Amino acid sequence: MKEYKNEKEFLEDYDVNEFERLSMTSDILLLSVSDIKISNYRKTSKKMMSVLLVKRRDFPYKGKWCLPGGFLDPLSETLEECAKRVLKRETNLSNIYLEQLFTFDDVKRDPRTRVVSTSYVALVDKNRLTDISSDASWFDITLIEEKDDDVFITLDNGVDTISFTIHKTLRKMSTDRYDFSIVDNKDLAFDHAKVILAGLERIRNKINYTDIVFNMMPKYFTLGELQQVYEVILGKKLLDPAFRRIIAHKVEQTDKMQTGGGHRPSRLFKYKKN
Amino acid sequence: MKEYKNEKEFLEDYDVNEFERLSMTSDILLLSVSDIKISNYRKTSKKMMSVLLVKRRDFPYKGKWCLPGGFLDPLSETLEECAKRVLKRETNLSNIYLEQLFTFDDVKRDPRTRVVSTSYVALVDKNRLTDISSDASWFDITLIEEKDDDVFITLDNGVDTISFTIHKTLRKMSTDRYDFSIVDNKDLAFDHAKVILAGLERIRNKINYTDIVFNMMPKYFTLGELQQVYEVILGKKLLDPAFRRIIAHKVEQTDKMQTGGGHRPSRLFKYKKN
DNA sequence: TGAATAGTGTCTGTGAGACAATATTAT
DNA sequence: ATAATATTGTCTCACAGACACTATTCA
Repeated sequence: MKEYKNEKEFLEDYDVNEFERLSMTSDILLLSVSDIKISNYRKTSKKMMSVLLVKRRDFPYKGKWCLPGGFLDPLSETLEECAKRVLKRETNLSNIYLEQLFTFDDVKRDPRTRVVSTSYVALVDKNRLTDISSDASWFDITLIEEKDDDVFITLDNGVDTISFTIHKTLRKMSTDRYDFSIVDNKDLAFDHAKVILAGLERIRNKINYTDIVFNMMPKYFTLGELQQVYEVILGKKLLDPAFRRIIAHKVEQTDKMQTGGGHRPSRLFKYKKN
Repeated sequence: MKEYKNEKEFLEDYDVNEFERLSMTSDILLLSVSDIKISNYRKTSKKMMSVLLVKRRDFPYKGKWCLPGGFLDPLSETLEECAKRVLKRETNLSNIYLEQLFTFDDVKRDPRTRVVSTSYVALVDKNRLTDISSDASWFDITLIEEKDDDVFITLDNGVDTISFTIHKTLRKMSTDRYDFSIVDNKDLAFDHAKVILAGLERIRNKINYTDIVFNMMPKYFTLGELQQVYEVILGKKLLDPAFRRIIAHKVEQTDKMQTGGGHRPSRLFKYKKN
C-alpha cells in the first residue's frame, strides 16, 4: 500500500472507483387529512388520513402506484434537498414539514441494482395544494391492527384500491422497535408498504409531545375538527373535556365562528406556538 | 427512449452506470457505562457514559479519533449487517443492541468523495467485552448544555482529551427536531460529533418509555447503580422513592446482596421483561 | 321541536414530586 | 460511633379519565 505524506497528497491520488458503489433515492410519505362528507345534513364530515401516491410511468413496477421519490444526485444535493425537489415537482410547494423517517436498504428492494432509500415524512394542509402533478393522487388510509401483530392497510382514491398486510416482529433486545415484513401486496411498488406503516407509527408516536398535527390543519379550525384528526391518527376516541384541557395551551381563540351545520356553531381556533 | 415490452426485458437492458453513484458507510455509536472509582472507601463509584472510538490508521483524518465504521458492500449486505460486521471486528461480540439512528449526508462530509453514512446506536454492558480491538478505546463522556442551544462535549480516555461544541438550531415548523452544526472541533474525524450528540439525545428520549438501559447493565445490579445510570443519561438527579416506584415493574428481586461498601448492603436485582 | 354537535363543571383515581424517617454496614 | 448509602412511608399536587350537564343551531 502506497504511503502518503499528508492528506492533500492522499486525496489527489484517491480513486473513487476502487470500491463498488450504489445509488440512493429519497422517498416521500406525504400525509394529509381528508374530509369525508356525510349525507345527513346534521352530521359533521368524517376525517381520514390520506397519502399521496404516484403512478409509475416506467419499469420497474410500471403502472403500479408508489410513493413519490427520486434518485439522489450525489454531486450536488443532500437527501433532504432531493426530497424537497421531489415535493416541489409533485405539489408545486416548497414550504412543507419534512422529517427524516428511516433508511430502507434491503439488498433486493429494487430489481434494477442496489438502491438504498432514505424516506421522509411530509405533512401538509390540503388547502395549500392547488396544482398537484397529473400522475399523483390522494389515497384515503384505512389501517386495521389485527391481534397477532399483523397490520392491514387499505388505500383508496375513489378509483383504485390498494390493500396490503404487514407483519410486525418485535426486535431482539427491544421493547419498541419492530421489523416489518410485507405479507401480502399486489399493488404497491417497492417496499413502500413498510414506509407507509413506519411513517404512520412515527406520527402517532409524536402527536402527543409535538405540534406536528398543526402542519396538517388549515389556519382556522374548530376544536372538534382538531380532535377528529387526533382520533384518526391515534386510532381511538378521545373524551371531549380531556382533549380540550390537553390542547388548550397549543391553540388560541379567535372571534370567528363556524356556522352552517345543523347544530350549535363552534368557535374557530388557530395554532399558538410555544 | 427505448420502449420495453415487460419488466424482465427492461431489467436485462438496465445500465447501472447510467447515473452517478456513491458510497455508503455504517457508523456505530457504541455506548456503555463506566465506573469512576472514588478514593473515599465509604463512597460508591460514580457512573459515566462512555463511547468507543478508534484511531484512524489512514488518510483522511489520519491519527484522529472517530467512531467505528466501515464501507457498505452494496452487493452483499445491508447497512445493519455492515454495522454488525464492524462491531464484531471491534468488540468480538455479535449480540449487541443495535438501532438505526440517522442518515448523515452532507455533500462534503467526506473529503474523498460523496459518502452517505447511516449511523447506528449500539449499547453494551462493558463486562461482556473481553477483547476489544487494539486501535479502539473507551472515552468517558461529559456533556454540558449551555443556555444558548450550544452543547459542549468532552471525551476522555485517560490519555487523550477530545472537546467540541455543537450548536443546535430548531428546525422550521418543528418543536422537537434540531439541525446540528459543529462549532468547534479539532480532534474528532468527519461529522461524528453530530452522531454522538444525536445518539445521546436518542437514548435520553427513549430511556423512560423503553427498557434500553438494561442493555448497558450487568446481569445483577443494585437499584442505586441503576438509578445512577438513569441520572447520568438524563443529566439530572432523581429522587430515590420516585425512582424505585417507576422502575419496580421492570426489575425482579434476587436473594443476592452486595456488601463491602462502608454502608448498608444493597439488594441485587435483575431485569424483568414485560 | 329534536337531532346533533359545542362547550363546561366536577369528582375520582393514579402517579410523580417532595421530604421525613428508619435500617444497616465497614472502619 | 459515624459517615454513607439503602429502603420505606406518606403527604400533596397535577392531571387524565369519566360522566353529567348546559348551550345553540337549522331543517
